[in-house]
Amino acid sequence: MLPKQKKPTMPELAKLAGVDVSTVSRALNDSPVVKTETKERIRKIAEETGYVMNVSARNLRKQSSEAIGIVIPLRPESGQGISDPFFLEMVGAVSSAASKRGYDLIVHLPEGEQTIAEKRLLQTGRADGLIVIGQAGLSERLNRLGDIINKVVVWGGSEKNESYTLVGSDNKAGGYAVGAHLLSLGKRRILFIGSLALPEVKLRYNGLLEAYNTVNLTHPSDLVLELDFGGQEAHDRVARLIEDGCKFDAIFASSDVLAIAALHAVQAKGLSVPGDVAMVGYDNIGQSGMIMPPLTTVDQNIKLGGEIMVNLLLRKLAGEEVSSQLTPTSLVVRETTVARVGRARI
Amino acid sequence: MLPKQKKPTMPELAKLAGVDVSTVSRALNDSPVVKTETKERIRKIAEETGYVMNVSARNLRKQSSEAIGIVIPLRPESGQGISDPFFLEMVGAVSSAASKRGYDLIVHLPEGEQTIAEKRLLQTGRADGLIVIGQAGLSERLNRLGDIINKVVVWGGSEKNESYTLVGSDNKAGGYAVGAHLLSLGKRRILFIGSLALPEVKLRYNGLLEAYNTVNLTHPSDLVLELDFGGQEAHDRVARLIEDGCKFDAIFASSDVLAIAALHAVQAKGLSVPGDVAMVGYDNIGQSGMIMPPLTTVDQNIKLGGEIMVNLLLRKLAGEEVSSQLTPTSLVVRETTVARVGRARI
DNA sequence: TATCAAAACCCAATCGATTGCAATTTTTGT
DNA sequence: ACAAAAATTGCAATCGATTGGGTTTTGATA
Repeated sequence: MLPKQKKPTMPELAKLAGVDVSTVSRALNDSPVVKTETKERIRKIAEETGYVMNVSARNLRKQSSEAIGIVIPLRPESGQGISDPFFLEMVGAVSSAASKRGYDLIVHLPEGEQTIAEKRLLQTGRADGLIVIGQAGLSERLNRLGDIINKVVVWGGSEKNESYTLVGSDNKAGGYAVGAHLLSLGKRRILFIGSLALPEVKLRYNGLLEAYNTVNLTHPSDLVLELDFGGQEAHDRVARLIEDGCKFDAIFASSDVLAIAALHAVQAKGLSVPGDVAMVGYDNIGQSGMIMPPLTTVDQNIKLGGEIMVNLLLRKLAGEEVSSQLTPTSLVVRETTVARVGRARI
Repeated sequence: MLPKQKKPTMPELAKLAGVDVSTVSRALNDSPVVKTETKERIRKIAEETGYVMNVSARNLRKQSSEAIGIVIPLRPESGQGISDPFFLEMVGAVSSAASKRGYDLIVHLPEGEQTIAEKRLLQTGRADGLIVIGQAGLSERLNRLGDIINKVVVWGGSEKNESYTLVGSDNKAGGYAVGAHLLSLGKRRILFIGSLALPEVKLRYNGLLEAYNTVNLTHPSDLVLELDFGGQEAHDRVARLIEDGCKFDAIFASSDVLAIAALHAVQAKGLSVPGDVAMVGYDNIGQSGMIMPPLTTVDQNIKLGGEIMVNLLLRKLAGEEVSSQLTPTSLVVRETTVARVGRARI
């Protein structure tokens, strides 16, 4: 590390290069009106002096921040806690997609019920746009974003006709694939676990119902276990169901975290998996392949999803008109095969 | 959402209030030199017009950004993948601690081997300081941070005498607690799983050794399973160990993710847990309580850790002299009791 | 060599807030 | 009631970069 007294600024580079700061600015921004050799001379000086541009100054002048915010509105009351690996993977995917385009990522994990204070991120000019992960109980609020609607992209499941730009995996196709898979294995009483209040989950459930329909069966309506508090609750309530004599030959959990919790409840009750009860999750988190037995699950292709969201957001910010988009999901059947399913537009 | 034409600026507020912008600025910053009623009048106007300050402008002038960066240098080659819930919990803890003090959090997940390009976050003025999570293979690099060393706080395990400010849970005490617990259960052949190249892990291992010493025993040197590739590898190698006839009556994994992987390998081999093999993890991630049997583990109190790191960082930024700090860990013995262990300074 | 367009560069205003210092008003002391 | 001290507020420079428009150079043409 060289001594490096202080960070040089553009005026200083200008002095060194014997040109005006405007020329330095244009040179560093590769403007075509600067002579090539001048550019190179200036760049070399910038290089040597270790010049780095002050982003606050640029942002102030250009009225933009080259940063996007990511908001993860975890419902504290919901069990979909922060420990669900799904979220970090999503942050990772978005972060990498953003930095690939030279954007920084500002994370915001709202606490409590705050209004969508995330809007501040935009209004203060800290972020140019916002990515919201999951509609978790605020889909109505999202529909009232008002003037910032064209700076926001949401990850989630499509409801009727949301007014905001939505990106999500094809939850219905995913649910259908799971249902078809289980039905083809001869399973008939599939217990669905999840919070139907969440659009993503509701769609997965609908996919399951459709799978039943396709083979002229109907899903037993008593086999839905609505949850609000995540893993621990899933574990306990599945155990209670079994104690109460509820019979099912498969479980379709709306997340791997729930599936793993349910899995252990089932095993604890002396039932075998997948013999007595087949088990399918959703998300394909790292651990789903490491547990015993390995979990069949649905991969949402988060990496791609993050990429698309950033893409769409930047295009929106550029004034382009964009439409919501679905990403493909794939059923990951452990130990056997992988089937790819639907892709479509919403 | 009101029509809200455009965002008002300070000069506009000044005009409305009939004062100079300097007065507005002071009023909004609660300067004591502004008369109270003037302050209130200005604030009311700001409120009504929905004024929000442009941070770029403030940052430019004040030469600060009110934001800190968090860097999570995952070693791609290491299995400690991004899916480890530990990291998100850490991001959450830091994010909440930061926002409590009005700071934003910029996440940076470096890809590949990049130099510590995160320095750019500082040099460009985007972030005032940096929090680095885990030394993952770059502890030497961290020791050469140079001029930015007083803007960085690292989470990890203490080596000999690192030059940077370090915050971490008391890994040695954690390891000791685990060892003491297992030994008190009569276990003697404890298999340690983890990558000793990571200071945190090394310290946990040392704690285990110390526990053995305390009861005048020594840890069988063949019972160390060094890993580089995380869960899947842990699963496979534990299985292989068993096949190869390696005998052990307990496993101490350096993370819950590894423990869960090992757990299933053990169970798959027909061994009972904790009857044949006791199993202890580290981190107390959400799932550790939901698996079967529930995992005894060590809680690092990440929430507190995040809080302390932000605290220390801000104090460093304020020019204060701070020293590294350990946070307490607690052994979480599932189904039984919870024992709190050590706290100290490094 | 004079003329003119194109190329390259410089000037100066601007983005929105902060802050030392000067100017003004209010309060206090006598 | 008047000067001095204290409390408020205004002026203007400043942070570091961008950019429209004007000026100087270059070089080609006649």
